Amino acid sequence: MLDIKFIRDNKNIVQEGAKKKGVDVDIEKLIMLDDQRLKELKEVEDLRSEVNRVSNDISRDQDSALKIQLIEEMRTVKEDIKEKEEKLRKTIEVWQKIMLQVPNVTSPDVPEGPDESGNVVIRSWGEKPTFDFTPKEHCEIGEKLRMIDNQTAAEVSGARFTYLKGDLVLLQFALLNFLLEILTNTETLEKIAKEKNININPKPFIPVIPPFMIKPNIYLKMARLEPKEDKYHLEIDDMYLIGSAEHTLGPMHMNQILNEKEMPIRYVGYSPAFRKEAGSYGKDTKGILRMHQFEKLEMETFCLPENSIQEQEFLVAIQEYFLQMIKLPYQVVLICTGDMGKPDFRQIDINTWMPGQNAYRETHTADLMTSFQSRRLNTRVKRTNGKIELVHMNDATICAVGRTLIAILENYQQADGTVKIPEVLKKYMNGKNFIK
RNA sequence: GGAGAUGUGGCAGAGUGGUUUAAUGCACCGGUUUCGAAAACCGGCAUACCGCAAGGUAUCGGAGGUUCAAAUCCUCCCAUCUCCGCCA
Repeated sequence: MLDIKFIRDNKNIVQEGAKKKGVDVDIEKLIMLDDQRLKELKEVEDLRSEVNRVSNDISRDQDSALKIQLIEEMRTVKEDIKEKEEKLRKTIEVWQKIMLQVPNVTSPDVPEGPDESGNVVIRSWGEKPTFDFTPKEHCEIGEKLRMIDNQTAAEVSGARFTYLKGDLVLLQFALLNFLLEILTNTETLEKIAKEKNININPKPFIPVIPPFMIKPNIYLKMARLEPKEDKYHLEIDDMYLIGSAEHTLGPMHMNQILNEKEMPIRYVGYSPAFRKEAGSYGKDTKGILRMHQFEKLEMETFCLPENSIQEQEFLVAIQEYFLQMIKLPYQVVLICTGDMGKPDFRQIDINTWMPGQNAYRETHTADLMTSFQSRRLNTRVKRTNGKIELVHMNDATICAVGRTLIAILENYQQADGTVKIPEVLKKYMNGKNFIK
């Protein structure tokens, strides 16, 4: 949610920004509604003020006849208040609905575009591997190795579920161990920042296993409840299954005032992500690219407003460091206005090369939300000068495990159907060289 | 799931219907003093919204209600603690 004052002061920027993101919202109408809200608020407050003042008089007054008269008068004023409050409540209801629709403004360097066709590749890394045979898709490799079983999962749970087995499971935990080591090591993080020339406090990440379910009102504050069609909802308990660890990591400091000295605060959360994938029927049906349930390691950070851009650069640098360490070719993509999320100020994705698909596919995303989420979550920081302001929040994938496994399977596949294990992961897999 | 207790500013902790505009202490900020610091003393110090300002409104876990007036009384909900039950 944006600040209504900011919207009032920058109505053209906000209106333009919404249009660029393809969000249909009438800012002029919102401001007119806000005028009405303020007018009605003033009326209610003036009446309340009168009641407060007279009530004070009543308590001091010794004359009981006058007392009775004043009490009688206040009774009618109270009815007036009730009526005006109801009017105000209705106005606020409409006002809030529109407020929730207003998207975050975007960083000046974000390209303008209608959809993913407007995204811009800002850099690439790594050589695509060459094969002296036709590279297979991950599902074929996985099925042959008896490590990916969608067939049985379909019977047990339906389409877009899988049984992951054997060395692929070990590989999953190898990735997690490898990454947790990086993210909790100050020296490694300092090195990553230095290499990319990012001036930032290399404070380590705190590992978290967050709740996998969330209440609707908290989901709303995270600006992630919509689209509801993509969420699993437990009706009886009115709870949602999270679509990302971000959803329950973000509210960890809800209604708190943090201290400037403890900033930045960085978490790395491990959780499954549950997605209905509504609207993607028939898309990516093979293998484990698009699942109803997949595990993910997610970075969520809280920082001072003036540091949030560098913080996002830092998170992307960590993502790149990871892909370089396991030697997977990738592209860094600046997401355009039409393809980015409503809460985003800037979104950077990383697409990793997948030879079996003959394409770069999305494996990472880094979202800078500025204060869009913290305003509703009420997560603030007390500056050393005593001032209190909203924190900025960043969220970024460090490893969507399923898709990373795909990339490893397809990039490291051998002619005989076995898969080489990336050098840095061997020590987490009993020193093995191959998956077979 | 059952029983009991508790929930007040950054923290601790008074406050059971009307001078409470939420006492007091700690922490924090500014000042006096000092070569400098500590101590002492003086002052400041919750948040949001409205207002050019003076000032006003709201907030004592949350949502409703009673009353001219609610931190205080009533209802429901939530969280924490203790005990019991169930359970990995």
